Amino acid sequence: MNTKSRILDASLTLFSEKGYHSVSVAEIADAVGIKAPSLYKHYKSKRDIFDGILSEMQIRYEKQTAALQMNGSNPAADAGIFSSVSEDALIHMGIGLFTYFLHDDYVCRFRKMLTIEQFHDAELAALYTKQYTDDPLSYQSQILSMLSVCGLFRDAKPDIMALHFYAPLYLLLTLCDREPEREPDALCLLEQHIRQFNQIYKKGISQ
Amino acid sequence: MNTKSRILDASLTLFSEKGYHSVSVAEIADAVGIKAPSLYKHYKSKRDIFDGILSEMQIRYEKQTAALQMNGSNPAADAGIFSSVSEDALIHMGIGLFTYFLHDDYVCRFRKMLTIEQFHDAELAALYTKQYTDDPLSYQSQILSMLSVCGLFRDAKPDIMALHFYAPLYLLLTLCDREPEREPDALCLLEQHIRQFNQIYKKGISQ
DNA sequence: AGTATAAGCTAATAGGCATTAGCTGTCAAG
DNA sequence: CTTGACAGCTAATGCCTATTAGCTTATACT
Repeated sequence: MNTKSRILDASLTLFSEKGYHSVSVAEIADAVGIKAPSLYKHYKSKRDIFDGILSEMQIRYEKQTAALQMNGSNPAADAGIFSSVSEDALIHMGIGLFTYFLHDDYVCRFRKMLTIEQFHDAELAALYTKQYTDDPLSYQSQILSMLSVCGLFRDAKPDIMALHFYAPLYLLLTLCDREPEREPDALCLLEQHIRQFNQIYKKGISQ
Repeated sequence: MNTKSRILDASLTLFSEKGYHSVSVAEIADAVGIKAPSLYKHYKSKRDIFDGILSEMQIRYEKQTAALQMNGSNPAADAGIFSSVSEDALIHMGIGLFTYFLHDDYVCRFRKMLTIEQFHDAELAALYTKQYTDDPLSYQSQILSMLSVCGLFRDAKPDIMALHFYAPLYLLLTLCDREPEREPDALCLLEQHIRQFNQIYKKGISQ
């Protein structure tokens, strides 16, 4: 990996642990293994590094959501998967989303950084909301609405169902960001949550 | 209000907007209407101000939870309230908790500050988890378990029910911290969420 | 009345910060 | 072989920062 992206990588790590203002350029340079002034051969300012992270991560996000069609258009394919497999597939999807969010090196550090910086300006706030609230909710909402149209799931308001499905996942995610040692607990709770969610909303199963 | 607590108040506001490191003592002094060196007549360092906020807010929190018995022992009284009134009472409790968390001047600023500072050290992380995850969940869990023992609610795992009840509230809370203009949306979603929650878990009602 | 304490001020200090200037070596293209 | 771009370095600059020293004023106690 070249120096320019090593700088980005090191900065992301540091920013996600301490926040932009608490990290000095000397610290970043140290992590990369060069001296502070050398950073300016690659970025014109500290802020420029931050912006570099932002745009790099947005590109990654676009790619990822395009691949999962998570941004909007049609998650029909995903719904198709579930039309046969039911509960296990739902659990698989939840756990998969969770562990991806939690363990992907970039996604995880970037989320922490956004968490720390979200109140600094409206743009960062909007970005956080999009990536960790609105997009996941609308994605889940579309899938669940599809499943209820198919007659597999009860006919409830899809956005509320999505909230019921995603909010616990979100809460447990922020918990694990803060206290990674509680991940096993969180995974266990997540699985129970999805199981119960399925039991509640699935059609044709008595309870 | 005396100077010492005005300093605490101003600092809390600034820390909750920009984070500890991005705020200078001069800025704090300015907000209070004094000069920076005068701060040191009241606190021995900038860190001391931060610690002051921490202990002050922890005292407030203890008081509040003691009043609501939200910390542990017995939320029997609260459960008693619901034994007659059902859905509206549940909505009232949810909206009440939500608007308290969102609008109480101190609670709100302190939560934002903790959000920003949570990754700086384990103590702050633990405090956040306690106040915004573990305590609310165990409180809700106790109430809901009581309601299901009473036969009013379905006999499901109380901690999962609590997660289903509280997680959406938490997600919407963090959303409104970030984008206060979306509060009306959030309140509407919250009410629908609780209504559906009630419909799902309430016993003796067909669906 | 007199004195001590508290709470403000200005001026100063010392360290840290991001950034710039200007030098050196490396390596590929002409 | 030379030249020029690149990527590193050291040293320096100037600003910003937390904190201290030491002065002044007012209030409260004896």
